Amino acid sequence: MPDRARRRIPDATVSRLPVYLRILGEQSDEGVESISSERLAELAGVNAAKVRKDLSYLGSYGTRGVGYDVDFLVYQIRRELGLTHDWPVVIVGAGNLGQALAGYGGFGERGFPVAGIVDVDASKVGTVMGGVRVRHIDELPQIVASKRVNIGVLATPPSAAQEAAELLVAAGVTSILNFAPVVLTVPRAIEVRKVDLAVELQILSYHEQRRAGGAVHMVPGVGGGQGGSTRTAKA
Amino acid sequence: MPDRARRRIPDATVSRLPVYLRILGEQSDEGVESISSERLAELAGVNAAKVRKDLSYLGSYGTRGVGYDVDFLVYQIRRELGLTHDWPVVIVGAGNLGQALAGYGGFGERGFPVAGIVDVDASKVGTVMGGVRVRHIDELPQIVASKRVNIGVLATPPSAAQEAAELLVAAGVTSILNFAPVVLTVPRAIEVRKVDLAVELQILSYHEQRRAGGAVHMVPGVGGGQGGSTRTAKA
DNA sequence: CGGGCTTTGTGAACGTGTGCACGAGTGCCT
DNA sequence: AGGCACTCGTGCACACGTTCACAAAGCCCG
Repeated sequence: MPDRARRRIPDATVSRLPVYLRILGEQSDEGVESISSERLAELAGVNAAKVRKDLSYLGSYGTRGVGYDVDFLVYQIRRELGLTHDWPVVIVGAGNLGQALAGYGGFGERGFPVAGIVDVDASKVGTVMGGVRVRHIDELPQIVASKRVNIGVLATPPSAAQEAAELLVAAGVTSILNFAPVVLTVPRAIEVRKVDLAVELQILSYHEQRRAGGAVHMVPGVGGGQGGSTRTAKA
Repeated sequence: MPDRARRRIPDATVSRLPVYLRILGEQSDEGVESISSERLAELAGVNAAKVRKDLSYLGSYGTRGVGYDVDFLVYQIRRELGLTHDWPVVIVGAGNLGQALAGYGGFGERGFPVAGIVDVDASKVGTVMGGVRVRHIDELPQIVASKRVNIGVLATPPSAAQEAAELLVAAGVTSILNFAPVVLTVPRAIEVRKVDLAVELQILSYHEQRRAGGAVHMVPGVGGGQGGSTRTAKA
């Protein structure tokens, strides 16, 4: 086995690997054993050269003239993404969003079991969401320590987010997925990713506004290009 | 008034404008009338030069030696993003996520009122979520037409997402916010944005795995860099 | 009214990401 | 065994985004 992939993988590639991984898993389930960069690119909605370049960061695992072994590639990507074992997560905030996240079974299935949900609101403590009992935020350190949690999910109202982030960091969490529309200030070493629904909608709004010529919005029924080619939406 | 901003704004800038907008709104509420690029950059967690360049795409609305007028900047950004009027959205899928999105008041407040929620499941039709009654997906065209909806939110299971997207497009929707972990195929003219929680977690997993040296995960209590400087997390 | 201080707006350099084009390796068929 | 068709891996050029650095522009104060 050669010197494998200790070089840094570009961010853009890292963000696409999960997409390839999902598609490859589906293909594997359908009994596909080998796949070309062209086909994978089509399914992922990207350029074939990009697929090859992305995969080349993992090592030269393709076979020229043939393509890539699906299962082997699944293994390699999972390995590179650190998905060879589970990463338990703790959710902070048992409001609307926290509930939905806990109830969304997809987490556990994909290797991110919910190790706990915490909230400051005593009236929420003890209720069960998605099979997990809500505990008080004071128990955060114990949960993180006992369940070996590295990843925290912030689902609090904006006003509580910074404080909650600090509690997560103090408890030993090193990565945070932040749903609150707030810019967090955390130690350098902490990895933060942000998901902001309002931002996404406002970006769509920009394009709608632009489409409409910067004035009134479109007349329903005319919008949407029924005629014409289809494409695979870019991520 | 000069020839204002009919030039295209870079994607990277568009995705930051909503962040500036939120911060400026907060500053305005606090009575701040003027703000420098340096201060705004600090609050947004970005470089000051980037702020200035971003804002320069809107026009030269700053005053040298002084800064930017907060309220005026709010107005200009809202204008450029098309936020001078509401954009009603329709949610497809009344499951866990659909419910949470409907119940999350932030949508309406930020100019994206929920014009309707639809689902295929007859047993869900008629129930009320977040003040909006769930209707059958067959009614989608009427909802889109009567409420002048341009933006659709996909909150279905993955298996139903492509079909749902096609129904949205057929109904006249021209922008889609997709929460399903699926690559959508839609007409070129349709703007799609994707939010994939599993992808975000897997990206965090990559960094955790890398941090741990590619082997076992960290020992709790050691992780997290208590010592050292803090930073403002980058988006 | 002039000099100095502050902050913007932007040209230029740099770094990252994308896509083409093609050499190189592999399997298959005759 | 040899040739052919196919597909990977990657060098290179280009586009996009970020950051620096500085001239231009405005305010304030003496």
